[in-house]
Amino acid sequence: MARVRFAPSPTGFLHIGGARTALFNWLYAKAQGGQFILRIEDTDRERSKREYLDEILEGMQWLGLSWDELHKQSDRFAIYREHAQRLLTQGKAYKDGEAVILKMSAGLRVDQPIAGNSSPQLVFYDLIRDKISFEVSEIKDQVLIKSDGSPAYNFACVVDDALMEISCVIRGEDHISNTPKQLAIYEALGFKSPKFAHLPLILDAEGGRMSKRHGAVAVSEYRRMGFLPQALVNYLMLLGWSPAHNQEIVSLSTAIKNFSIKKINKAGAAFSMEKLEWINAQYLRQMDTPSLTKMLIPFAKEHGLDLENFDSARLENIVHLVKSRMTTLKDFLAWTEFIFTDEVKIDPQARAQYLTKNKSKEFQLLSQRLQQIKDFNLASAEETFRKLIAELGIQSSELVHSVRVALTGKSVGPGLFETMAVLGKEKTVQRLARTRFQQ
RNA sequence: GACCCCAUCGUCUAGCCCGGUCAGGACAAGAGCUUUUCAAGCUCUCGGCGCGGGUUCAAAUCCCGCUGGGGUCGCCA
Repeated sequence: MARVRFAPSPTGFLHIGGARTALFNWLYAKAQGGQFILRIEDTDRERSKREYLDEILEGMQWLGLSWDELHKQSDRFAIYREHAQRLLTQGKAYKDGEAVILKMSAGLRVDQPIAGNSSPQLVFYDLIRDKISFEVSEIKDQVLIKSDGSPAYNFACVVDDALMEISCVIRGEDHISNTPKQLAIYEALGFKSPKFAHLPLILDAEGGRMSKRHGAVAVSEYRRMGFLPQALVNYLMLLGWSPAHNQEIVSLSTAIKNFSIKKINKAGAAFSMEKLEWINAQYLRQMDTPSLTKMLIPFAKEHGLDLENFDSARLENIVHLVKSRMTTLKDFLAWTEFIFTDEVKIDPQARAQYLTKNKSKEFQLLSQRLQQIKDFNLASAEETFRKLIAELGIQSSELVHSVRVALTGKSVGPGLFETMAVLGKEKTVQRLARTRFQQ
């Protein structure tokens, strides 16, 4: 039975690197019909915070990475002490004040020296990197239990992985150097060690270390920015792994079918906001309008726009109109602001370009004609508009752009008549009549 | 500094294990089509095996070195 775990520490928010580690663990478990365990490594009482724990749990749920078991290391201190005591009794560990420290000589299993290398080596096999070796002299005695009675990271990790029967430890590359230390602990404890797989790290756009300075790192930030969880997950799985057949848009279920840990890359991958945005846009467009609308309502509310009582049929029309123009959910807010406001904010550049040449006469005429329409909709608005420009003997483009600016405040946007239909007769007529031209 | 890991278009990657097929796809960029604008969509273009040695009839692919990048060196996790 495949059992894997994701072991975040609630000393910070869930970041995208952690999310990807969780994702690969989850995929590995699902692909083998195994179990995915979430283990909270909260041994540091000082730095562990409840709010971070909640945020991690929420983030995992949002991403759709469900777990089969949830453990907290803070509930297991007695277990760690018991195993440390055993090593003490067996003479494999010694005390330094209150701390318990492992004698490395008691745990080290030294492999044959590699040809051409005189110093003894410790070798282990990584599922992604194959053979990894360390110089034994590099590995020092390790703290098992700290002076305050809490377990040290490597010790708690080994005890838990062994007791929880983790079959494969899939974690970030930054843990490679912990592996020989942990191997020594397994050996001393008499536990069988699991398989290991060390994932390449996610780098920032410049190829450097991921940090808050270089863009968003928290999963919750991506949610707030309007990314879909499926899109984030899809993007994350593409960082270091590639599904068959040159596919870029991959659902979790397809990923499970094609997942193979052997196919994970060894090299670090730079994070690309552009590609994430493209994937998000793809998901947005694939989504049917009613579902997207349903998703947009709570999102808008979080951003200060209450749409709960808005006519749902009309709202769906609006969503349909801007769907192909959205990269994130947040774009919906920007594109549709003119609909939900009484006073349009006119973009200064758009005004300068389209509302300087006086078209008061045309605007008044258009306003009056539109006012007279009984059944105001896309077709009737367009018909009225076209009839007017024919009468005036002008090109439609001479009026289209300035009317768009007057109605929406922007020089770009969906088709003008669709826009009118969605804005409604009253606001359309009013905004046209009130437009002032500045020379 | 020591130890460890890594290296294909600007970026993510396929190919590497089992050398031989114009090094394939995606994002970005550029051009065009479409068009009332902006998107979307479609078509095309640009662009890469880090360097140097081997091995071989033949190297992105195997070996060595160099360079470059990343990681770790806590009673943090």
